Amino acid sequence: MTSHSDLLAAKITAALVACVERGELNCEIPATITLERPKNRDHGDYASSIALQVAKSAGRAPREIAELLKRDLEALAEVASVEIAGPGFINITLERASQGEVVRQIREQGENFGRGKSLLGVAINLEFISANPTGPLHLGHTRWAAVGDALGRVLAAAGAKVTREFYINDRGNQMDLFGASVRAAATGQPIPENGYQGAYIADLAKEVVALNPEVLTLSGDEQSIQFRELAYKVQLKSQQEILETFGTKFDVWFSERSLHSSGAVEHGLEKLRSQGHVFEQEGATWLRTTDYGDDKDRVLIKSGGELTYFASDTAYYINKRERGSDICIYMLGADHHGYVHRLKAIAACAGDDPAYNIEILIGQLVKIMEGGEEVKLSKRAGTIITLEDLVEKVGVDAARYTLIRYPVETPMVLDVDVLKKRTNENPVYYVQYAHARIAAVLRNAAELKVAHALADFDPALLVHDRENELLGALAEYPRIVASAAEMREPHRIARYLEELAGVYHGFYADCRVLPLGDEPSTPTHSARANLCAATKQVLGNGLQLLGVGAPERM
RNA sequence: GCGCCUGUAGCUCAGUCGGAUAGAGCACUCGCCUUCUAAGCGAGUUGUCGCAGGUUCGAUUCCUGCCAGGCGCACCA
Repeated sequence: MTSHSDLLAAKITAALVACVERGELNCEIPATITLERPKNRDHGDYASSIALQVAKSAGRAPREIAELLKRDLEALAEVASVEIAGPGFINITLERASQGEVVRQIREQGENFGRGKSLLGVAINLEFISANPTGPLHLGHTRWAAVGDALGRVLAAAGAKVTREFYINDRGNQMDLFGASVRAAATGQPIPENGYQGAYIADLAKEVVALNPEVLTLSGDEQSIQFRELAYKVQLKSQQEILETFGTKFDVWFSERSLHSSGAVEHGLEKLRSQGHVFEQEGATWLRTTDYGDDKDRVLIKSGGELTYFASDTAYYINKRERGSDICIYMLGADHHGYVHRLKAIAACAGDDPAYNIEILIGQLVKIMEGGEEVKLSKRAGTIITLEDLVEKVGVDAARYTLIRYPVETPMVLDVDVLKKRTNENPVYYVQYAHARIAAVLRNAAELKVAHALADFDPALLVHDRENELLGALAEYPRIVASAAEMREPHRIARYLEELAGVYHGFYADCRVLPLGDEPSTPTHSARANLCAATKQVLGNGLQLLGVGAPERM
């Protein structure tokens, strides 16, 4: 079943082709047809500026071209009227009954309504958060925990095979420093220079000792190693637990160490060597990333023989691709944007297409306000806000929703006080309230014996402007999902849901759904109840893509 | 110095491939609950789309330069 926008776009293309074939027009046929829903209701249900676009190549006035297309479009059964406006816009108004058919589609497809095939057959590896297991997840990770998870759901809804992956940076100096810090805290020694300072280190130390008292009997390096390993386990588990309660799930927790122990690093190096981008200089082994837009070449093996973190990155990328991912998406914080060129270069050096096989999304940093003041974050002073803190303050739904509703390139300010409010300032409640409100109406419908099965639905009875507006908004949903997936922008789902909820609230205010008092139930009541059910379905589907709850009662 | 991101209403921010009179919430003023959830609806007010050029039927959107803010430029992890 195709939507009206798809249908109209196809018909416009067909009409253009027909005009060209008849010799009425001589122009290039655009690959995609611009079809938008006008902001102004007077401009019809759909509008196209196609005549303006092809006017130049056709060498004809836009309005003349629009007239040619108008004839073909008017002949369609779904179309009520076609108007030509302004410089050559084509405004299309649909037959009301035809527009109402979307309710049938939604109710038949249920939770599958909105799912598409634009990414069918594409395997996508989505890597996000990837924190060091040396501390709690903080605000920066939290944005990705919400957005990354939502993007995974959106990509899957577009048909992609998605692998969500968390890369555990469990190797290197930072881990040793972490172990030494925990050990120092446990044994009453001062925290080492550049060590980890937060209060959580002391808590970790206590927990490690409580679980493994024998660690205190060890000495020297062995004790350091044991503290590192035991604290690593505890910290990783706690990250996993909080992500679980946050509703963010990973398919793969990938350990950096495992890259080394499995031989993946050597394998990656061989692959890069075979592609001819590896060279030796000053005793070190380098990857010539400057061949592909990086501003300097990068060291893989230091002159001392140690492998760099960058070497792990190359191996990890190659490993992801060999595990079957077509596209590797990296979600990084703005403080890592300097990595974009070198990551792209890794793909190119491995013989891949950096424009297709690898994508890097940069998320700007998140600030937090409380009591009208910015909370300054400092690891050293221990004033970091963790994912757990945020959830405790505002709850999972409000936190997730707010983090997702902004494009990631927008630096955002989370206002904790606003997130606690239950007003329009806090849009998650606005959307959830619409869903709960419909649930209440449908409960009442059942009680009042208003038939609202699909069999009782007559689309021709939905003739009110508010009904029309709501139907139009519902029909948009599949396009929104498809564009959110294509553009990797899950915030579009949230913005759409706010729009849809607003349209529903307006409908609800003007159109009585259920019979009043002793009134008998009419087919119009049934039609409206069906419209409500369809709206509830779409709100629920959208919230599900965001990982936010769709409550039946509030 | 080089690179990336941002600059839209008093505040927080949307704005799809360049489209018609640039939007939403908050704030402010005023209406709407003896019947489906008022966590709602309606009306009013709010703009040098950072600045200056360019591209064209048309620019908040694309290009160039500048201004302002944030971030980054390791044989660190």
